[in-house]
Amino acid sequence: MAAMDIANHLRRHKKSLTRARAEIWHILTQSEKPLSPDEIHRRLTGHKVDLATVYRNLRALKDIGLVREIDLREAFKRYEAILPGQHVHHIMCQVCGRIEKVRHCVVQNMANAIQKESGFTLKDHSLECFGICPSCQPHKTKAQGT
Amino acid sequence: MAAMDIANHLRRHKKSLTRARAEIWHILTQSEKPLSPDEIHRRLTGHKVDLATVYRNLRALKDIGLVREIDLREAFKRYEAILPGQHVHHIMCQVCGRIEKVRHCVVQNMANAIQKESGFTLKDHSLECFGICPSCQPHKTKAQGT
DNA sequence: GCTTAACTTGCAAACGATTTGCATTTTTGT
DNA sequence: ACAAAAATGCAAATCGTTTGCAAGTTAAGC
Repeated sequence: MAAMDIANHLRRHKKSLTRARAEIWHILTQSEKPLSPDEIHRRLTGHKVDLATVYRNLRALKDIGLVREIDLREAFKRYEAILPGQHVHHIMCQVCGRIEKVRHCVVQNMANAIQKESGFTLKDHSLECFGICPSCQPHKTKAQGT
Repeated sequence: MAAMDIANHLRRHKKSLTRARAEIWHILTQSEKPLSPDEIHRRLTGHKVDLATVYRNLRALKDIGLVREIDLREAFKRYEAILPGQHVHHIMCQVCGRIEKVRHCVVQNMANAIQKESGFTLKDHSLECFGICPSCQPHKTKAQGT
């Protein structure tokens, strides 16, 4: 989604391009990982924006397909900008919490199999991975606690 | 996990096999779809069990690997018994909410690719699908609202 | 079976993320 | 610039989930 298009996209859905909206969108497009509403709120630098407004805008952006909501088994949801031609999943380190993108998506390959098995028409899916990042790999020379 | 084993499994983790625990486990193993804490609570028929106890037990069972927590983009989490040799995902109908199992898991096939791409050691993943079930398929002969 | 320590429960209160009501301000289309 | 529509700040409300604590239940050894 080119920056210019967001205004049109919003207009098509009878939504205004407000200062808060633009700033939130900018923050999301700049971030390399999905952010929580609170993180986004803390990154807002311009005029004061209420946290409730952040929530309202995230929902609005999600509803019109500009933003994706992600559940990484935390107490809150994370949000990320949906960029054109980009199908991304995530992997989070169970030790340090680091979050990385996974561009490899097998779900598309198995879509037919899933549709055949379930009889459903597949519209969307969530795929989040959890593991241990390179920096947190246990050393083989030293015992690790559980 | 055979019904008999649950007691041992609990004991190994210094947990008691209480009446509430047994009943919750039974409800979960009988259900063909993951249940919310509230649904489980409402299905408890024996002596009175507090909702807080249901939550505490679901967490305990999850912590020792007997139960899996599932996020289907609802306001709450769902829980299901982890049965031996069963790797299951789910697909939920975006129209009627019906939930079915998907035994086809491609993630295992792509595990190597994901590990290679991210450098992470893959430990776990969430894969939930959303679509439209057979009964809710739009009819081609009649227009459908959005 | 009895006893005690450990674990669990009910109850009510607390929490934390998210939502909402409403009066006011900003944005939009003309 | 204007009126109508949409968005915002603020505070209060929601709602799923968690927690403190006193009382009840279960486990393990005798």
